[in-house]
Amino acid sequence: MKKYLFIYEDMKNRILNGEFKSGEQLPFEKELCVEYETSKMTIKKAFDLLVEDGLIIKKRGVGTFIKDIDMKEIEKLIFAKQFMGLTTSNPEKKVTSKVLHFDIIKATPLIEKQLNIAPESFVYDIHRIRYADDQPIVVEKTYMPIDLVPGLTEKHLEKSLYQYIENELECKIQSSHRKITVRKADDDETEYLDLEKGDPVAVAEQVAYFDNGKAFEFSFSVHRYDHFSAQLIITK
Amino acid sequence: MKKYLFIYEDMKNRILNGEFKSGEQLPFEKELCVEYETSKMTIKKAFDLLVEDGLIIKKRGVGTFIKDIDMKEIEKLIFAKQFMGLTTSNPEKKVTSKVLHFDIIKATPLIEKQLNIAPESFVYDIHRIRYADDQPIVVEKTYMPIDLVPGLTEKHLEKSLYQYIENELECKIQSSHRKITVRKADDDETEYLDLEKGDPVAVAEQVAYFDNGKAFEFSFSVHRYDHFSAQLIITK
DNA sequence: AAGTGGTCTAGACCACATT
DNA sequence: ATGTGGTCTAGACCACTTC
Repeated sequence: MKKYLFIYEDMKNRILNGEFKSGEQLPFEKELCVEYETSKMTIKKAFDLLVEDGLIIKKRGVGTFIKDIDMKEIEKLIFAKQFMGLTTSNPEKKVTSKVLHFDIIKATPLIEKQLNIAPESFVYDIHRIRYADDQPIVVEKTYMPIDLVPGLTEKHLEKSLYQYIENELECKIQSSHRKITVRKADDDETEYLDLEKGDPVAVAEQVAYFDNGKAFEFSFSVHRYDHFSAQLIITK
Repeated sequence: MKKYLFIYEDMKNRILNGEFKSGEQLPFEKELCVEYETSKMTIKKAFDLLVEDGLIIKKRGVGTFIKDIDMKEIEKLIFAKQFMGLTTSNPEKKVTSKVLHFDIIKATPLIEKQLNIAPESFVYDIHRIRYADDQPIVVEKTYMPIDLVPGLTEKHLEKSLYQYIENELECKIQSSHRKITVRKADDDETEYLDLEKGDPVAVAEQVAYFDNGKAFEFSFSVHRYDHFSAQLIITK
C-alpha cells in the first residue's frame, strides 16, 4: 500500500469516526510527520486528497481544519465519487438491460469527430434500456470503434459493458468527458421510460478514454428526470 | 510566478498551438527537467495539471502522450473550468438581475442544516431572476448568514453577488458543493422564465464555502432547460 | 520573530512496459 | 536489461498569518 494513500484513508476514517469534529483544527503537518514516520511532502499529498473530497480546509500560516459540514453528507459525496459508469449510481438495486438493437454501422460525421476516427470507420451502434429493480431509468445510445472493443456480443450488453471492457478485455478506462443537458423526451423515449408526453429528461453526453488516450466510447444517456442527479465538488 | 505553474501554462500553450499534435508522444520528464532546469517532482506536478485538464495521458513505463481529441473542444473545457458562479457561464452576454425580494428571515431547518448554523439564526432570503441579453435564464433563491456577508444591499444583487463578496468583503471562496437535478417548472418559474406549462428545468442546489471552511451560501438555481449545460471531466 | 503550509531540489528506490 | 513514470525522503527556502 502506498504510504500517502494509507495516511489519506486513515485520516478520513478518523474524521468520519468523529475523532476530529466539525470546525476543529487538525494536528500540524509537522506533528503528523512524526506520528506517521514520513516526510512533509507525503503528508501534504494525503491532505490534498482530503481537500479534494471536501473534508478539510488548509490555511497557509494558520493550520488545517475540518470543514464545517455535516459528515453524513460528506460520506455520500465520497461514496458517489468512486464510480464512473451510470450502472453504479443505484448500487443497491438490481440493474438489468434490454437491448433494443445492436448493429455495426459506418460512423456519422458527429461520431467520427467525437471518437477521433477515420471517416466511415465501422462502429458498434448500441441502443439499450436500463432498469433498476425492473423500472426503466435510462435509455442509452452507445457508439464504439469495433477494433477497440473486439468480441462484443449481445450477452455482454445485457450485463455491464464496462465490466466486459475492464475484466475480459483488460483495458483500463482512464477518464471521461461528460456534458449534461436537459430537454423534453421524444416519443420513443416517452414510451421506453414510461413517461407522459412532454416530460423532461436529463441527457448525459459522454466520451470515455482508455489509458492510451484513445476514445473508445461515445454515448448519450437519457435519464428519467425523477431518477437523475449529478453531484460535484468544485475547488478553486 | 511558481515554476510548476509556468511549466504548466507553457506546455499548455505549446500543445494548443500545435507544437505537439493529437496522439503524439511528449518529451520524457527527464528531458524536460533539463529543458526547464528543474527537478522531476516539479515537472510531474505541472504534467498532473495537464492530465486534470484532459489534455494529456501518462503511461507508466512508456511515456506521456497528447490525448487523442479535438483541441478546440479542450480549449472550451479549460475555459469553462475557471468559473464558479453561474453568472459567468455566458461570458460574452450582458448579464442583469431583477430582485423579486430581498429580506432577512429566520433559517428553516433545511437552511440550518446546509449552512451548519444555530437554529433560527438570521439569514438573507434573496430571490432573483437573472437575464442574459434580456432573456430570462435562471431563477435563484439564495440564503446567506447575515454575519458572514455584512452590508449587503439590493444594489449588489442587481450586479454580481460573488463580485461583492470577493472584491468588497475580500473574502475568499474556496469550494462549492453542487447537486444537479431535473424536474418540471412550477407555476411561478413558468412565468419568470417565460416557459410553457410543464416545461422542464434544471435545478442546481449549491452550498459554497469560504477558505475558513464556513458555508456562506445555500442556493437553488432553476435554469431554463434550453440554456443549461454542465460539463465535467472525470478522472480515475 | 516565530510558526504555518507551499514550493523546490537532488537523488533513492519502486512498479510497470518494452526489448 | 533498460528506461519510463510514481513514490518517498531530508532538508532548503518562500509566502503568509499571528503575536
